[in-house]
Amino acid sequence: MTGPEPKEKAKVWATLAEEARRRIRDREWAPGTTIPNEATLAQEWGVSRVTVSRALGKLAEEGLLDRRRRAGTRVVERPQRAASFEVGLIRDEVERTGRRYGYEMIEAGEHQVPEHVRDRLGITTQPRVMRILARHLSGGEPFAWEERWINGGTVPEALDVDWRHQSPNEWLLHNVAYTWADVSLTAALSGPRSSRALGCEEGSALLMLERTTWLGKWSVTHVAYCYAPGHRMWSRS
Amino acid sequence: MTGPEPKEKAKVWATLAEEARRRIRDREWAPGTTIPNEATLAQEWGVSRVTVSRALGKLAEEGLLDRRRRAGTRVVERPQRAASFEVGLIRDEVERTGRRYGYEMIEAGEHQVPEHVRDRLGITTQPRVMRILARHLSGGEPFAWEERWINGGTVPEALDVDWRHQSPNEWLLHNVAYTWADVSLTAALSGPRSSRALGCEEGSALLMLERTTWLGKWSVTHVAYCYAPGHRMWSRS
DNA sequence: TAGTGGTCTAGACCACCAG
DNA sequence: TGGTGGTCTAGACCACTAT
Repeated sequence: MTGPEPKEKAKVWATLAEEARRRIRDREWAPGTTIPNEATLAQEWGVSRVTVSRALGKLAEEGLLDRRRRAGTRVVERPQRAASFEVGLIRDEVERTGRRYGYEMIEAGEHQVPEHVRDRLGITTQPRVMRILARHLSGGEPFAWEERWINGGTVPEALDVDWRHQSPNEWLLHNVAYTWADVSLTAALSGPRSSRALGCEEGSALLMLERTTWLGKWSVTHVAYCYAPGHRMWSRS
Repeated sequence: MTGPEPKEKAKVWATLAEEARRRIRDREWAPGTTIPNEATLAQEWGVSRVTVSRALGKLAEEGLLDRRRRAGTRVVERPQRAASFEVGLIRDEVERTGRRYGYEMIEAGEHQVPEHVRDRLGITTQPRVMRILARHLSGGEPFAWEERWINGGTVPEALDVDWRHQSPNEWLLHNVAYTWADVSLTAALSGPRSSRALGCEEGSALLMLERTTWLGKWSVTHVAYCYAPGHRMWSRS
């Protein structure tokens, strides 16, 4: 042994998937042609058909193969992989970079609900609604600006929370579990308050993530996060 | 029958996954507790253990369960699902909305490479580099602005292509297959040319997608797409 | 109609790790 | 060290669709 083994798992199907990728890359399996069927490959590789199926299924998922019953498995002519971006919690995002996470409440209180938020929350009546403005820090530097609306009709307890030391997200996670959310991403110009909070010029371009959270058919909260100028999300894998 | 059956597939494991989700939602399996092991559930549900494993594996992937050998399977206390955004081809993105896709070249030619593009392409020598400016239309309306750089050192054929009727992406897909790319997303302000192409005011906030494509260790192209103001990406699922 | 992939089962062995 | 999940095999039946 020339060195310590770095955690070898060697799932069989993953190995076979890699071998198949190589054959495609090296044109042993040319674009547009049909490759041997599962039974043949299973015999050639000395594994069961299910294992071959998993390996090829992975490549189909990646867009390298096109599999159809009866027709067999073909190498696609022009593979085009979609890029995928994942967004979790701000706190995790910061801590993953190794920096210290910080939270600062700027303002909190009941507030009139503007039109666009009303639409997002699907509000028709006049419930009491909490608005929290805050910012998130990364290693002491401004990282993101948060404008949060919480529907008091769905979560009345939220109207009496002290938001100075606890971010809305963490409170909601602890108190309103098993929700679902729709999330969207867009670009916005910084306004007077967000630019002050982020320490940038007014009129800067900001990446803005919006999330509306639902508990059954009742809206819980709508939040807009504006990342500091220059923030970049990278595609995974 | 009261109506036509709408394509029922009913994979067993998917059905079981749904049942498990229900039990978690309804607190039959309470947060933080350990659920019955695979063998038990297999017997209860009258299926094989592998099928149970697939179903629970899916929920673990979704972040609802935490599975560990010997320790068993636990319901996580505070599930937090990451949002995921997928980006494919502009053309597909437009056509999926049912609108007609259009492409217009604005300018194409060899061009001096600015610093930030040079970095992205990992260029150290002085290869000939093609720049193409173009816009993409959706139902006749401006949809996205494209600034494309193609590394003539890697793809010399690209220096002699007529880009008026063929978008760089489609040409590259046909001529340089089996590449990989890194993709990022950020916000940018519209400049004089992009605002003219998109029909918006200068200084608008634009969602910008950048992609650098590699063939082995050689960079092929770098492209920045700026979507028209107000463009919004939605999380899938 | 026949050949292909898609899924399920029963059984087995192994890797992990709480006890 | 034993119980748990993770993976593989062999065999089976089914769904789809090219011919």
